Amino acid sequence: MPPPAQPDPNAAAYLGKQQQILAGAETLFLAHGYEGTSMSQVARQAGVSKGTLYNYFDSKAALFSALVENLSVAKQPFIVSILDNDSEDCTTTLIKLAEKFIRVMMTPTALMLYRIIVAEAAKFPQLADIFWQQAFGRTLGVLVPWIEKRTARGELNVQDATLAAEQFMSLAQTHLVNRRRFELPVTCDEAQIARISIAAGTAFCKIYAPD
Amino acid sequence: MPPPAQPDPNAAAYLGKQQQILAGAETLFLAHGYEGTSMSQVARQAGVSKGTLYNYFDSKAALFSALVENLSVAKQPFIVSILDNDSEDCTTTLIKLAEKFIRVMMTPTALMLYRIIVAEAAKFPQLADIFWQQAFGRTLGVLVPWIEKRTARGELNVQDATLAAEQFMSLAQTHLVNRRRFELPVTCDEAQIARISIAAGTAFCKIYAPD
Amino acid sequence: MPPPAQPDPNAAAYLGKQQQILAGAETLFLAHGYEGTSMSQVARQAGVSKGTLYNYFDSKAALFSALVENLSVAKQPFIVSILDNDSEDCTTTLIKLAEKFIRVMMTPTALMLYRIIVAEAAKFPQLADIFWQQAFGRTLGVLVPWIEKRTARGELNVQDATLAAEQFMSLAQTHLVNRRRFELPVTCDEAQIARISIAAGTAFCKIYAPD
Amino acid sequence: MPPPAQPDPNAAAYLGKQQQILAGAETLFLAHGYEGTSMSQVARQAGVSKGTLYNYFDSKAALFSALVENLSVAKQPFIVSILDNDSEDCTTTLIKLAEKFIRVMMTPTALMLYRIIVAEAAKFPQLADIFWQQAFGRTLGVLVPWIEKRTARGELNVQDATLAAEQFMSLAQTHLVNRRRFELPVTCDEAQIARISIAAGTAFCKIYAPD
DNA sequence: AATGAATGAGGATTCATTCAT
DNA sequence: TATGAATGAATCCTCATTCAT
Repeated sequence: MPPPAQPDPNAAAYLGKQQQILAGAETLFLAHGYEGTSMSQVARQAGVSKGTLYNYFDSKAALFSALVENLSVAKQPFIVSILDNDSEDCTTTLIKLAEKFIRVMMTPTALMLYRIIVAEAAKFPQLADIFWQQAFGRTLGVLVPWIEKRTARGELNVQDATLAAEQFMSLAQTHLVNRRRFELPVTCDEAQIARISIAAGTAFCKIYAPD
Repeated sequence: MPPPAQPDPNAAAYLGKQQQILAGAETLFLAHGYEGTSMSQVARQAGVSKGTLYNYFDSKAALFSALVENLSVAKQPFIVSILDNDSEDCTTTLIKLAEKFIRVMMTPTALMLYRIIVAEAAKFPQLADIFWQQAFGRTLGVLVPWIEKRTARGELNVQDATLAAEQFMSLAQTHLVNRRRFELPVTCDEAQIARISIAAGTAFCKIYAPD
Repeated sequence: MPPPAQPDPNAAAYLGKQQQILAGAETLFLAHGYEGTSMSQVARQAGVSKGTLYNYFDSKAALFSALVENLSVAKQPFIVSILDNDSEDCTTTLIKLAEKFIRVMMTPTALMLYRIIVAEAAKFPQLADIFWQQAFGRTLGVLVPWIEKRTARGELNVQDATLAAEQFMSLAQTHLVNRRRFELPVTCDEAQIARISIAAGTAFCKIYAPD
Repeated sequence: MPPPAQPDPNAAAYLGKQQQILAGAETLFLAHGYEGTSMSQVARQAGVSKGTLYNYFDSKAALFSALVENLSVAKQPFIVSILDNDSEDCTTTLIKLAEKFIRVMMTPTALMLYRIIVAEAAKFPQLADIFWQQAFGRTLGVLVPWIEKRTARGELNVQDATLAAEQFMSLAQTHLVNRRRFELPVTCDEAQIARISIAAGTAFCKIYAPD
């Protein structure tokens, strides 16, 4: 008697359907949150049966976790390149970085992920971890070395680069990002983004200006 | 003709039971969120029948709204007094303010309210408004005039006091508050609070130092 | 020790409040039916407390019964007079009677009573009896003797006056009344009423014309 | 790409269960009316779970509507054949028709449908329509042409065949049908049915006898 | 006599999950 | 492997009735 079917008779098809389900789940979870989305809806949106859903994901919680990992890892755009220009002055670079950071955080996907994950943080602790790593940790990962480099070059005077980097990200969330998370009405045009970005970049450079 | 019956022959008892229900609701909503809490659980926790619940609150949403208003308005401690000391230098005052602000935001109640309201912002827009007003708006309301006064006295150099005040609150949320909202592990002792407070207070004063 | 309070310390007030309750109940039961009306609504509409309701009526069923008796007995307009004119020819009198009968049956009150009582006939058998007596029995009570009189005068040739009277009422319900009970759309102007009335009156006289 | 899954891999089983549910619903709705029947009771009576009920019917109203359509369309026996005998004289044919009509209308199903639909006419206008069509419209549909044919043959003298047909049906409901709808006690044996039928048939022929 | 807060069983409906086909 | 019908507990909410005040 042959052994039971190999784990993935045709891995491509298997992963394809998995992606198909995740795509359906994304639409719905981002639109209606975790509790507001039913597995039936996901099945319909993904064009598969409810039974198939459970062949690919053990439970609603597992599907949601997989989705969040997927979104966090795959969809977060890269910020790195902005910090690569070594000849640009600190203020200019940080203003550009703040602007990029704000734009990413104001993305509907990022806002909804933030809301859902904060809401379900107690229920899905590892998700909070993943999201944090991808959303903030990645930026920190490039910003901290950059700060250290500029400090070494005498352009900044930073003792605790990690704390400084976190302060910068806090400043960048001022007004726009913080309020949008609550769906509070806020005028959010180019001028506003520029205003907050400039305020964050110049503020940071003043805080950590060399004597 | 006699006047119609008083609306509440024994208002004390009525309000008492209302508080009793709100107390039960607080426990559960803060622990399990809006969707995660059922009216049956609230009834049991509050020691009343389900019918009584609906005599006092028209619906689950109404009960939740009342609870959030209650918590937002009643429980948020006052911060005002810190800013009253006119002879203290800016940095010292702002460090004290940051410390107080952090402590309030780290309160279990404040953290859970933040999570739940961010999660349900789309469903209860007016609650997001109320919470924001009470949690941040109130602080802004005293901080902005204080900044203007210190600017007038030449101790600060602030053009846009509101933006500056929002930046200060952003700085105060650095690391501790931001991470705790995701239930991320973070060492949160007196030393840490002091460190973040000092960083926020001194940063602000450097940003807005008179020339 | 004195005996307990007399049954009606001030009968006028007692009956007044009873009428007040019945008035409120009428509005609601006619508008929403038996199951669709709650005692709370009745209390509110009548301007009394729920407790008072139960002081005057033992139960919802008892209140409904009292209301139907009240409406059936009190509100059904009198038809008698039309049949008093002995010098008028049969056809003319019956056309007038049919017209009056149709108008009464098309009354919102009569239509709703019909619907509700037919609906609840199994639950409230005595109500069906009362309503029938008042709505149809009363008309029968004057129509049968009239038919007998006209037969005696040789103007009609009726063997079974009761059957004949019931046939006349059936004819009068043709089209308009029968359809309105189902809320079916039907043009119901003066011309239509006249048309059905004339058809019923002339038909009857043809059926029972003396040889 | 394979065609999508068939809508009902085993339609027989699907329709079978639907019928099973409708059968249970019929028992209960006819016995207790719309408001008096709960979905739990229907589920128990039909031997399925409450969830299954909602897999087959979107709501209680939808189930009720489906049931009424089902009963109206499927169960109403055909009357047509009686009118096919062209050599029979009018009176005899109409007496037979009246008898058949009375028997159908006195069916427990027809009586209960009448009661429930009259009761819920405002809530389910389209049901009233369907029931009326099936119960009365169908008879009208064959009776009107028959009357016109007999008029053409000189056996009747009818101007408005539709009005005449409706009058005939009204006459046939005299006494027995009208009273049974109110569950009023009425002796309803063969003799009674014959008596009313004969009265209706002969009456009609007298009304519309050719000069 | 009048109030209206309290009750708790019962209403319709949803949903994550299972399993026979 | 894929299906989708079946489940039944849990959801929010309503209501006739009672009873302490």
